[in-house]
Amino acid sequence: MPPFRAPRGTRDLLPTERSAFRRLEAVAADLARRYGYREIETPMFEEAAVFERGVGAVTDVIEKELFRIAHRSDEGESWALRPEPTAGIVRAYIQHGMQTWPQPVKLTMTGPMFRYDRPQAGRYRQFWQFDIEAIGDPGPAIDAEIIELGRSFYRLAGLDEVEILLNSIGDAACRPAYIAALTAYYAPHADRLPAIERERLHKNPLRLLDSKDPAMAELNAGAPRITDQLCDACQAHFTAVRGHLAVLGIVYRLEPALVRGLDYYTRTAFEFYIPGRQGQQQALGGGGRYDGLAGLLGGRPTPGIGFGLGLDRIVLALQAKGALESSEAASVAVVVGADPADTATRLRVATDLRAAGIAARADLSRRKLGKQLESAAKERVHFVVIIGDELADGNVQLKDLDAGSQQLVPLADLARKLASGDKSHRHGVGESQGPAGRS
RNA sequence: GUGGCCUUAGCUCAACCGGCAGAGCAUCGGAUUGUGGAUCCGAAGGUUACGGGUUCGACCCCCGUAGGCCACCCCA
Repeated sequence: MPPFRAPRGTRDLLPTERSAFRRLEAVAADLARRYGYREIETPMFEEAAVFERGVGAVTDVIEKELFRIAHRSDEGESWALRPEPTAGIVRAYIQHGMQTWPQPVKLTMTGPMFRYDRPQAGRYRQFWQFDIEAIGDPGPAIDAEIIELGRSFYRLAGLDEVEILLNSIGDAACRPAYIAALTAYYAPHADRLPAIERERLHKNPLRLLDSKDPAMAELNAGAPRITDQLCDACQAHFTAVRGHLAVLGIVYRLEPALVRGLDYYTRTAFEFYIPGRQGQQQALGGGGRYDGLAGLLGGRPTPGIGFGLGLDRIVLALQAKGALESSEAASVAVVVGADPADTATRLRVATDLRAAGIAARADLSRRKLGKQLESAAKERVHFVVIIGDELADGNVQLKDLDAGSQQLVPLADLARKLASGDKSHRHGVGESQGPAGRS
């Protein structure tokens, strides 16, 4: 056994898997650009207080999942690896005075997040998110646009079956009253509740609604619904969001039990998920409105809305569908040689090809020609350049491995020939895991 | 953080009741000194996750640890 392994909950993205991520990132970047979002990059760690105040000190994400890093000279402060992107981006919005930019400020970021929870398939301590934030627009039209953006991303990624859950969780004006009503509803039954539900009653009453305990089903059915108790402003906002979604033809399911786990959410809450899958995590991404966040972080009250979509879970879902199959040659051409010892000429020819813009690698082994061809064939390269005695007349053999044909080509024409016969531009979102199989 | 299942070569898996650790794939070499993925032959690859215990003897039984997975908590 190797003495060192990737830390628990982390993993190496091997080249084939990394290329699937790369393509998702490219889809995300292009889509965000088309909607007018500009890329931002915030640090992977922040003062822990950014998350404690932004995300909420009593949430699971902070209480038990935050990766803390002590300062070198520990003076009671600590940094923390970002568990989600929004708090850091809003911190940057405030720090750089983005309220003086044209509003809303539309930002996107894709990168790793960190949560110290117990790993499972699709749940990692380091995971990747595609994030979108529109700060400074109270909605409701932008809410619908962002949900539509998320749906477009999944479609482009190859997951047409992704469904949307929608809810409104009110705001500071109506949520406290609703929580009080909910607590009052369950309180008389408190002693008969399962232990975990009793704890929720105190700690996070909204969670009672989506209990997985069948014994709770009857009680939950009669519970008050937040969407029936929204204040007028939240109700009007929610109605307008739904109206805009209808115009866009977005199909979604109202889910009154949808509660976002972070404190900063207000009003619109949504989630993208894949129905009917066992194991792994069905939630592929989620987001919502956070009109109170900027204030919590010391800025002027500023509305905002955004989402974070988990790339790891998308790749997992694509793998489960067998949708990552496709082949891609590592290079357009491999330069091999009849003289096993003459690596210098092969290197020189390959170097000239690259300078001309052709993807080419030289076989720098000292193996005989047959072995060099064998390797090239296993790589599924399309063209092989064979260096041999013909070089004395300025010629090389250009072999098309797919067709099995071969022609004598002047070295001077080689790059042009390869450029015209380029077969490298055919790929999907991913590729197979290589000859050995899966990761 | 709670409970459960699992861990044998790079990968997928065998190994009877506790009795000599194996195969396929992949890798490398040969058959084939200037022509490829097939075929045949061969080689290399193991502290049976790690650490203890029981036993004449442990991949196998027991304890602990680590990692993976499943269900929760929660979430992407």
